[in-house]
Amino acid sequence: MLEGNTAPAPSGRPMRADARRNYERILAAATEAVARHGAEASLEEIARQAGVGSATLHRHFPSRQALLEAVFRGKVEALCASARDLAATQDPGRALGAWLRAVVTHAVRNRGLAASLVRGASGGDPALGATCHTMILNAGEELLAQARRAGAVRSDVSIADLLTLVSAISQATEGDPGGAVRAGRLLDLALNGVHPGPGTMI
Amino acid sequence: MLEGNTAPAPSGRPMRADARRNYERILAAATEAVARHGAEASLEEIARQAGVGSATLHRHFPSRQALLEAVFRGKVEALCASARDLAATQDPGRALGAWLRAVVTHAVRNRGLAASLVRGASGGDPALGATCHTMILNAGEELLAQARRAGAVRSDVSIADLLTLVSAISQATEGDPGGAVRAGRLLDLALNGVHPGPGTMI
DNA sequence: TCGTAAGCGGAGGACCACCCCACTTGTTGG
DNA sequence: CCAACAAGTGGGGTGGTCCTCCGCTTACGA
Repeated sequence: MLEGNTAPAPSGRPMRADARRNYERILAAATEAVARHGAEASLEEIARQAGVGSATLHRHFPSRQALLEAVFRGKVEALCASARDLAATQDPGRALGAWLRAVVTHAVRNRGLAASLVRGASGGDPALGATCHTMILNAGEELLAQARRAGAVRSDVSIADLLTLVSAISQATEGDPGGAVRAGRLLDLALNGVHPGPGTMI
Repeated sequence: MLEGNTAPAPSGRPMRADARRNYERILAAATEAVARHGAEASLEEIARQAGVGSATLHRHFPSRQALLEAVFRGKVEALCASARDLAATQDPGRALGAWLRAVVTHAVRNRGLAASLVRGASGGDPALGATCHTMILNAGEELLAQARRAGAVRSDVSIADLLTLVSAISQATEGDPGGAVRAGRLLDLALNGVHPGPGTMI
């Protein structure tokens, strides 16, 4: 934790001090609210908790998706780094499997992450919101290509499909107790199939 | 189609004529609204479309889940019948695969069905809302037991897991164009695994 | 025909996202 | 140092949601 999650000045000059402070307050409140209530947490409540007018929240984060992106940027970057790491140190098949499992684990631990990952795909304009989605897509693409070259995965499997599956599993198990083990079981099922036999990919 | 979808008198005496008429109007409006906007369609709008006060809608259908159950009861019954049919006529492995594919197909064609199926699981009180969920669970259970006896599926796979997976896939692909083929691909992936080799279960 | 209970729906409360606009405040050039 | 001003603020408004209360209407059986 403790990642200095601050990327508030995409425009020319640096932000005003108060604006930056508000940005960070909102981000902190959002992080907590999303952890507590999931991706559908009330924006109004987040603004209230941050001690800020709702207009300020909407100015800094034009859409719910933008806020979620900011909240989870650190996690997503960690996931991408982990992908690079696994690709370099593990054998291709295991690397992909381990990474997908890591994605599920993160998604189960951090409510709203899965939603944030998929929403980037279709919801909202592609220029702004899709960063998390594309980041993780690119990271996974490398891993998948490697596994495919090694003959560990079918050639008709795309990274988009795998991530959709992973997000779907995470969202389906979100909320119920014991969701973590359930999500793990479902991932195992999806990767190894329902047939009897040795599961070669964790 | 054209299933006479009317089960409005669970209590002792028959409903009053106007009540029954309103019940059916609401059901018709809900069917259309859910087809158009998915499981999150506005209840207020449904009541408006049915020419009925919102209180009337809430009296007939105490929860959104109850309304969805009523809307999809026919489809779910058809699915259950199809399970019985497949179990009797196909070899066990294929029967289960074909049925799961049928569930996905139905869920893709009828927006909100997948949500209705899973919501029954956790959301709401178990006495009233879980009918669709338990119906389809029971239907699938039979098919799975048969397939397991034939050695076509791993012994640690539960019907609940399979249906969660199927619903998750349906919901994940809901909304985007070409969702049907995408859903089919994802189901194939989940059933046969990511490894190369002959997929024995369609 | 008529009493009554079953059913009705509008109004209203509590919430929500989002936007407008009069006001405040940090910043910076003189 | 200070003043002009652009950048930033938040209260309040709009229009939407779900859901409930309660006084009125109406279908039905006696």
